[in-house]
Amino acid sequence: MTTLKDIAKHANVSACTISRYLNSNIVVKKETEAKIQLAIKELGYVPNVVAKSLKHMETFNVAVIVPKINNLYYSEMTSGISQTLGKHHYNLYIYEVDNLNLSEDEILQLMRENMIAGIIFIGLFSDVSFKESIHSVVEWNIPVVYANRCIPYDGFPLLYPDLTKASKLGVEHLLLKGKNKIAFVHKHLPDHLLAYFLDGFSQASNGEDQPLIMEIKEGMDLSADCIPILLENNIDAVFVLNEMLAVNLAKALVQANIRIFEDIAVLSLGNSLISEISTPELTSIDLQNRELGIRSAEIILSQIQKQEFEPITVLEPFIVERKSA
Amino acid sequence: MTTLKDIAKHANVSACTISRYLNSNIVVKKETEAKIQLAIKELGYVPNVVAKSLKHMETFNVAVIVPKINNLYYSEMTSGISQTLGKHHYNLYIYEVDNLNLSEDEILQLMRENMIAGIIFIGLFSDVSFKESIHSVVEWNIPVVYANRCIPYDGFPLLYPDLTKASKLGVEHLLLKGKNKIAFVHKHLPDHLLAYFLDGFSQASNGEDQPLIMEIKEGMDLSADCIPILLENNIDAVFVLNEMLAVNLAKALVQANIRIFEDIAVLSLGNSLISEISTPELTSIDLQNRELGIRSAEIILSQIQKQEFEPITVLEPFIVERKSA
DNA sequence: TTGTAGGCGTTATCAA
DNA sequence: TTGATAACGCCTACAA
Repeated sequence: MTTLKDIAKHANVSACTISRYLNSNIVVKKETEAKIQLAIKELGYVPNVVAKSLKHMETFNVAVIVPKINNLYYSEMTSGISQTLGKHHYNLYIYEVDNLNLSEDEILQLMRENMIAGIIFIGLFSDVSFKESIHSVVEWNIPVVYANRCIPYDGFPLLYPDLTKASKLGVEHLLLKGKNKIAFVHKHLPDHLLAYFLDGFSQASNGEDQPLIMEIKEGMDLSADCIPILLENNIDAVFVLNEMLAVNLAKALVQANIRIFEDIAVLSLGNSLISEISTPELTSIDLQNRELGIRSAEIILSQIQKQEFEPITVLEPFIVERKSA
Repeated sequence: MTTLKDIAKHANVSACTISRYLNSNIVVKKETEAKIQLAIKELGYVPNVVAKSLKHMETFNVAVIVPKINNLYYSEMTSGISQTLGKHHYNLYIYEVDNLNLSEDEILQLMRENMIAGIIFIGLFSDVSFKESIHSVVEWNIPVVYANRCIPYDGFPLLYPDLTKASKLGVEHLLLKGKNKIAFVHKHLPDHLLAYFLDGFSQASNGEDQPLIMEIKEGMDLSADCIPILLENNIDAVFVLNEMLAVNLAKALVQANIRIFEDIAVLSLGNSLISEISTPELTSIDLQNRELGIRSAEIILSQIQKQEFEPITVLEPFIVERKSA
């Protein structure tokens, strides 16, 4: 391995001259420059970022803490983060919580040990992990961003899609299509989040009606346990608050010989490849996952570079009309 | 920030005693131990991995170089890598090539600058990037693994699925279902890879017949340009060598009122969520992406730890029978 | 069982 | 314009 000292000796200049030449715009003599460049080329010098990090007491590493990466929902955000970090020459660490079997505290310790420049927590809306220890991170002055949490502002920047708007958009669309008996179908959605959707519903329907709320619990079968209830209640549109669930429900409806759209419209919250692949193609509310990632990275960078940043970023969802609603 | 020196002073012991206590199993006096532990707790000491890395001239960071992460094909592998690295307390860097706009050389320079412990290249089968500079990595003695390349062995460990076997499995399955006029449909698959599939075909069919080879080129429309050819040739089964293409072709067939399975069976190479979601659910050849990731990580770790490792790992595909074939 | 001193590769400070 | 020196936090001979 070639060090600064090596090329210094080889070029007959001091190490610090070379360091200055490489890292600042302080001018050196033409002659010196030539000698240095020659030495770098001949010995194949590559600077050592680890030594720099130690000297400067900072790294260019940002960590993303994510439940799992093999999920389009998260990988789309992560890709957005990667894109932005890459542009600014930051490196991206990935820590998959579901995979790692590390406690909250252990992960945070890891962050400190490695002098992580900033941490982006990506979570499910309903996820409440990293709620306690997060404050100790703030104490350590490690920049932190919470992506995809609809929790009350708590001292660190948050980014999330506007769920009320998403709901309003969706319900308006369904009403426009002549659907009046709407059911919200969800899975483990806590009440405080459900409230956003109900709010959106009443905004769209002028508070005239109430949707049917249907929670799919562990072990429930869509065909046997869910569809009959939809029929009993004369539901003509389901707004499914989870894309995968929407796909499965659409499948179950088709199997039960219920015409999607004509009999029951299906609207998906979340718009990835799988909505497009599903048959019929699902009309979906796009929550802008990639954009969420991009913005999260921008905010973590602003924090790292001690610049101003928005404490709360709310992304505007939009609707993508396909066949199912 | 609390350093070793700080707690040394606070505990009235030397820094090196503490270092030994923390990092080796050399025993210290009970009394000293107590003093040290107290100091660590009181001052909230966290070791500095960057300093360690500089001292030892090695990191615990492994980099995955991947075309894009927001793709189930790659993210499944990456998740497998993450799982294995996590178990061994290695960190995972992700570099998305499609996103980064970095040349091959620049990425490799980045690896050296950051003292990366090992590099896993994940690629498309057909990808030939990182073919030239890779040799300079080997010169630098950075452990390297190539995942998912079917190229002749070239001095660094390779992992890939057995494509011939995949093809044989698939064709055997189709023959068993009474399908005799088989077409291979692919997209940009180079000849040397196509050869594996043809080999598998002749193994399965005892060389009696030849499949129709159909390449989907940029801008081609499946319904207009592809299906008519299938019909003209009385094709009764398509083996699609790309999962996404399989999904789209299945869709186009349904739209053309061709019964999938009865009229034309569709078999997908690659088995992710999207085969399952597709209607009808696609029978698929699973290439074991997660396992590929796990094994890749194991091999990179073996290399890093100077242990023995397999130069070539070939994974056995298996078939997942669903509705389409 | 514990402490001292030097160095990993880089850079900031100060002096020349 | 350049060079000597010390320091970032940690670890390892070597000495005590």
